[in-house]
Amino acid sequence: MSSPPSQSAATTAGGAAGAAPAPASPSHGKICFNAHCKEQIAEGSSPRRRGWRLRSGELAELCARCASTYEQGGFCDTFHSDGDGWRKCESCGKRVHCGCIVSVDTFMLLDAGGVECIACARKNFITVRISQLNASGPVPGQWRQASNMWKTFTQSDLQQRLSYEFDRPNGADRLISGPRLPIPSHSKKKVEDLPDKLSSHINRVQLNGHINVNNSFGSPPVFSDLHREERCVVGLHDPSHLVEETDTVARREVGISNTFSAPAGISFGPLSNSNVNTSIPTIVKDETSVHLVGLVSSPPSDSNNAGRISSAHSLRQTHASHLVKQSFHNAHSGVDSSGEAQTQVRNVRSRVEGRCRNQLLPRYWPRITDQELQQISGDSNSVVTPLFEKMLSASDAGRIGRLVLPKKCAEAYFPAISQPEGLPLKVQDANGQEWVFQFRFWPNNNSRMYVLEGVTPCIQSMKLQAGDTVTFSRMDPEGKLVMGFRKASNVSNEQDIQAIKGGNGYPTTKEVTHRNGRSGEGISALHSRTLKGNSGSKNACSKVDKSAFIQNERTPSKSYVLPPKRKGTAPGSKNKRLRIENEDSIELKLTWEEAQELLHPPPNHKPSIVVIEGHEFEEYEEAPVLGKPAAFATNEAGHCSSASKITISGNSKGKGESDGGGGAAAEGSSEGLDTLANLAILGEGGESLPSSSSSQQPTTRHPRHRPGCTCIVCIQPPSGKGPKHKPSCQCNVCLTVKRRFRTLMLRKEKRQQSEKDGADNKPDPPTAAAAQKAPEPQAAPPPPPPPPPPPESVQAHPQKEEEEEDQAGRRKAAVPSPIKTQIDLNIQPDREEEPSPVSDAGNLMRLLQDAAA
DNA sequence: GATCTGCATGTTTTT
DNA sequence: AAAACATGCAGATCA
Repeated sequence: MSSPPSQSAATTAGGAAGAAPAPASPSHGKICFNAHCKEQIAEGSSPRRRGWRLRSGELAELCARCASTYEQGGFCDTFHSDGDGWRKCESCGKRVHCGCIVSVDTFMLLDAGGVECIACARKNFITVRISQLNASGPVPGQWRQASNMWKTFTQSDLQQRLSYEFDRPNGADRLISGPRLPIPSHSKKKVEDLPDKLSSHINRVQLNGHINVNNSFGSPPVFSDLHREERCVVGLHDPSHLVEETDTVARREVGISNTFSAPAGISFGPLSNSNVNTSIPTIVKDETSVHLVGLVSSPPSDSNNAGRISSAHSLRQTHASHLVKQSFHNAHSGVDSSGEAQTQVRNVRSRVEGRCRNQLLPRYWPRITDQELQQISGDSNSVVTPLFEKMLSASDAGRIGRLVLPKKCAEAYFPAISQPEGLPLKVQDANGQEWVFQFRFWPNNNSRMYVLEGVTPCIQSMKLQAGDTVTFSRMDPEGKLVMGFRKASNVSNEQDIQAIKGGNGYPTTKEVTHRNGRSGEGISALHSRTLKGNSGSKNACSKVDKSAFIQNERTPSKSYVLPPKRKGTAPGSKNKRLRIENEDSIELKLTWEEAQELLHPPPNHKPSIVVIEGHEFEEYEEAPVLGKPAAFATNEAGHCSSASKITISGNSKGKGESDGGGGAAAEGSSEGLDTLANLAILGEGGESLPSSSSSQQPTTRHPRHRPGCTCIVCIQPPSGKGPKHKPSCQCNVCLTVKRRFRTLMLRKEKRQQSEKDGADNKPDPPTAAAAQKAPEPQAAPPPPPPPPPPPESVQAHPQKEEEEEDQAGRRKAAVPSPIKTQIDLNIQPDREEEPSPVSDAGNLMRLLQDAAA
């Protein structure tokens, strides 16, 4: 961060008049700051007469005469009467100057066009708003509205929203603005591209776009404070947002129809209601009520009222002015000094970006609700300012206990750290509990990666998981950092409610559900739409839908939803790794469906049928038995039976009694689920699972096989491992394989013979034949070498097993089932290494020959 | 062997 | 192309 230059920024009061200000430093005050005056101010003259706040944060120092004029509200009348920017108040007809920093808070842009003097504006709007608030208190809808509008506002207006952590001398109006908000990238345009005049006017509009709502602190701030503050930052805001492109986007989102049609620098189009109402959602509590705190423009002539209204933007401005002590002489001079303006803006930026206090990505914009704010602020008189939020990634929510902080957010809102070790950061959670995290960074690609370490306990206490959102707020005046959270499901509910209430442009849940046909997706689509609106991204829907669906799978709540994020930033969309996981989950979900057929009621229990979303599910009072129906059989050998089943219950002890699988069924639930997952994978891809040769644990490769099992599968080494069997090998495996091949070939011969007999002239359709034979290769002979084992336990009762296989094969042929074709408990783990059918036949023949020999 | 720590890497988003 | 960020990974440390 560069150190502030000694030369103060000086903001001109001659914006409309086009006169360059006196370059005198107000702090030294040798010359009246009024460009039209330039009267010498005697050193040490007391009391000092001050005017508006400059962007440097200092106050314009005026000579007595100008100061008096200024304080009486006649500054523009006196000095800018010939300048541009004069309009008439739509209500009282009073002449209002709209074109300079001095008059910046004396008027309000109207929704319908035109302007109102601040007195009328306050009368007509603010008081109504206040009365509404006071009458009803902050209801969620109101707050949300404010939030939404605020969002809109930021999208259209605020680039250089700077922090404003300045102290009011007496705390009279310790009102805070919202966070320093960035504009979405899509809305950005190089500041340098803008004419300075437009810039200043746009900024003017921005300033007036903020309307206060209320401030509960009785003691009004000294007018001059507010007044000067509101002048100090004009021109800091990146005006580019209001350039067509930006504005169009932002307005489109919220249905704003007004446009800035005014000639650059002079007059202004109406500001939308949304904009006008937009305020940073800040909550202020007093003894009796909670108030929204927004912004205000306080006219010089209305200091009392001004005192009752806070000015978020002024706060920001002040902060900015603290940060920026560059020279702003010409920023609003109206002089076409674009180059200088550029420099100024750049200076602002460079200084500000020293801590990256701007340009947060939209996905980090806090979307905190009033309830959350209330919860955070509790009963205190504190003012809670949402800073940013972040959706927890898998690694954030994981056990590693490191929460990756968005760089800009970290740099903007957390203490500056120069050492990677960082510093401990005390954070209070929504319950008032305090945590100490280590705020630090890692060097990363010539940059930094900020993390909050030690968050696991906090995350766990909040029961957060990936996809949930943590919010960071600041509680003033203590300056305490507050960490809130939002479960993903909550968001949807609230937003849906709001959407249903209407008026914010969001689709209702119903609509979305209808559109997507699935509630979970629908809600996510809601977000995706929001995101789309934000980013203009195209594919948000599908991606987010998917992840949301997955979340839905995970979460009991049907309304699981992802917080609004840009396209691809939701878990499962932004991150490919996560996405892959989620896609896996989807696959698992599918296999769960398929696995329905693998679930069987425990013996002596009848399942009850539950209908969920039109789908029938069997509900078991006891843990169901997992197994493939076709594979059920009695195990007479006492081991490794095809009838082995897996119970899902961890408590179940061989609930699948009849299988005789012994301890097989006594697997823990996790094992059962693992097995199910493995089955799913097998079923999906027909791939073999990674082999596990551990004899201590039941292998997942052969779920049906148990430790000690000596079946042909279990004694077979993992694919590619172990010695090859010679053709003359007389081991059990080889003998079994040969015997089975013999049987199979005989059966095949027999079948062919019968077919010949039955349909002599009919050529055998290859497909039909293949279909008929389809089951057999699966259960039958793998190709050598080494002869892959037949999956069944053929050692003890080979003949019987073969018959069972045969029957099973016929069943498969008769009842095509994805499960039966995809998930085969008898699947051969190394089947993927099977040679092609052609070579298969050759191998078969060779085997047969071997066997015959 | 589990966990912690610091960094590296790959992917996605932004400029 | 650069920046941001999620997460993998290897070495260190601990139980």
